[in-house]
Amino acid sequence: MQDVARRAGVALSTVSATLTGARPVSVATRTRVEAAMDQLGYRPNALARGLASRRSRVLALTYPVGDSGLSRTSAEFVISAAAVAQERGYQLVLWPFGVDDADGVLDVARQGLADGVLVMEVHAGDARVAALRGAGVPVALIGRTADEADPDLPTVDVDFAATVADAVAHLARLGHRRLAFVNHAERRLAEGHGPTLRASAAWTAELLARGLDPVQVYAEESVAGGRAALAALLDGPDPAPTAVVTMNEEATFGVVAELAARGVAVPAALSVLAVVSSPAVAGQTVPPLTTLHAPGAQLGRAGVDALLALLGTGTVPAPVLEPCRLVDLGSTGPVPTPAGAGALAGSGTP
Amino acid sequence: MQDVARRAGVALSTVSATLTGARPVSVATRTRVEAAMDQLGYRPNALARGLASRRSRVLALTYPVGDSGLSRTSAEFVISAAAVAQERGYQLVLWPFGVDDADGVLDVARQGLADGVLVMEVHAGDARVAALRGAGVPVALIGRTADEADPDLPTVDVDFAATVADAVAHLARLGHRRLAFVNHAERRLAEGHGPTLRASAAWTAELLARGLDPVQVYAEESVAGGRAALAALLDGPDPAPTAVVTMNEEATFGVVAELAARGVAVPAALSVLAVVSSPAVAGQTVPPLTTLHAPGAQLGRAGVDALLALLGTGTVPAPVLEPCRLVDLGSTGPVPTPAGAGALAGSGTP
DNA sequence: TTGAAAGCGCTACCAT
DNA sequence: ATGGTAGCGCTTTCAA
Repeated sequence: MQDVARRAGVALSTVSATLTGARPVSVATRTRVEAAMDQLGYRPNALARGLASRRSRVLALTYPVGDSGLSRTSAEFVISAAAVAQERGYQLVLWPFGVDDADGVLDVARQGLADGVLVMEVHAGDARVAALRGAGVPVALIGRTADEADPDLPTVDVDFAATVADAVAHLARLGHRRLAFVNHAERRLAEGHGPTLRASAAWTAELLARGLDPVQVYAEESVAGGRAALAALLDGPDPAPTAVVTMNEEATFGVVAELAARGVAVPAALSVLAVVSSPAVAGQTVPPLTTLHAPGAQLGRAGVDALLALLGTGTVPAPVLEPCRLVDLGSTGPVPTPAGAGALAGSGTP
Repeated sequence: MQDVARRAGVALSTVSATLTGARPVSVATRTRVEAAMDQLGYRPNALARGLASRRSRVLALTYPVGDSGLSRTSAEFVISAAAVAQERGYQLVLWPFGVDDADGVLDVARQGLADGVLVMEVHAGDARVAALRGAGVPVALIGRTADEADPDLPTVDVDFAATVADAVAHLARLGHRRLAFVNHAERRLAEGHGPTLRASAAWTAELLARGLDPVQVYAEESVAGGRAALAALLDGPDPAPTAVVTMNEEATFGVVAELAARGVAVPAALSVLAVVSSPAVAGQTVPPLTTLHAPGAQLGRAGVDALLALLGTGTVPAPVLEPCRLVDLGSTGPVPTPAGAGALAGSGTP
């Protein structure tokens, strides 16, 4: 930078001012400085800039290190967050730590490399969040805790209520009135797993509001879990559903498998709708599944922007709730007409 | 750090020495310094340390920003690299740039935040690699180019030859002699796509060495592409294969779908083996697919270690080739006995 | 509008 | 083995 200053015939501080806009610089000097810069191929040093300004322009993303790796939606989130950070002139660093490894997160956070931290898969009473806040590290949350969102923390999450409402509306529009919901494992409820909790509540509320029976089963996160869940639905005492909504990606494959094994035609005999999922995943089954696409990318964007807003203004931006978007891959169709007695015309199966 | 020095009654430089081990420190003082440190809850500042030492302890990972996001294997790689970097006391930053955006990569690289760069999905004549090398930035490659690997660059990649050999050996052991390979799209060959090229060569060599016909088809990366490829195999002039090896994850779903549509039993009538894939993905089909699991995690580890070796010693470590590992999910079985005339006993289908 | 100088929090090298 | 000190490459006062 000294070189640039010399070449442009100005003081070091003027070059800095040209770069940061911290103070007015006449057009004439600015031009000369910029010319010198690209003649020299100058790039400011991120470390020095960060040290002097106390802003590294680095954001951190911490996520639980799982045996099973990241879900497709989480991966979309990470990639999107990195891309948006980039657009905003920031860089994103990855901090893999267990959800309960508050010490680990705190330790690296206090090294001061990152200006703020995005915390994924937040759970109720999250130790990482508490530790970071205690240390005065700016934080934004991805996925709210089961509790009401803390008003002092920026939060972005899937809008489960809207998603469930959209799913039900989509199926109701097709004439379905016997719907069933395949949720995550029941154990998740006790763990305070936000999606399980909020989707369950939204499902019940939405169905009751429509005067329908809010049938819901919990499924282990596995193919076997999905098969079992569907079997319970079809073999249970209640009348079998004409449409199934799944929010458990692993189990969804089991649902499809069980349907195939029983020879149940989709969507002719039964409609299947995968919510908070990814078409890239749900499109891999046979038949491909109509999906309410989890807004991983939008949340990545919103999360970064929320954190940057906090960093910039010092005020907590309002929570962001992103709905899923319908991607119709053909696994939902009109409710089957039981004995040709339906009032609706149209065959519905090509 | 000044505070720590005061509290321990030593000079600033001694605290630094205690931290870095750059010079001998007596046990007595070291103890006092460390006591002072955790009484004060002191953590060294990463930015200052990096600026002064010219080593940021930050590694960068650049990958192409695709419309379709990262594959499962790539995601495993990223997660693994982040974890290993962490273990080694480094942090990993994400640099999403198109494969041809050498300027973008170079620009951020020259900001000096990262000590070195891991480049994913390297292709022949990669502009990013050339730019980084030109700027003197340490680089490690994930996936070799179609050309011979540059001896001046650390490289880690899937061992396609070993993987193909393992796949063929596995099927041969089951008695199969009519094998077919579903590769990526033919267009990839012209693009210098390493996996397509090397797997193709390995397939041909391996089959010929066994005196078998190296049947190979190229498939578009889609379900439709996979269906078409399998149809070509089954309806073609040549005798139908008894086992299919797929190395195209998207197309693999199509292969399975086509098989299901035709009522071909797997593995009773046809064995399917997904190579360089992920059990997390291949396990989602019905039936689940036996997989040669792409070593994403091992490559992440190896890639980080290769880059750190280069950084540490200044010498280029030897290329690392990681084989895939067999995960038997049941989609491969003994070759079917055409007319009950086979010499082999055993039914093979439970 | 610009220049000069004082740090940011460390490491590295000089002494001692 | 330890203390002092000069930077690392910037941003930020404060003067001019």
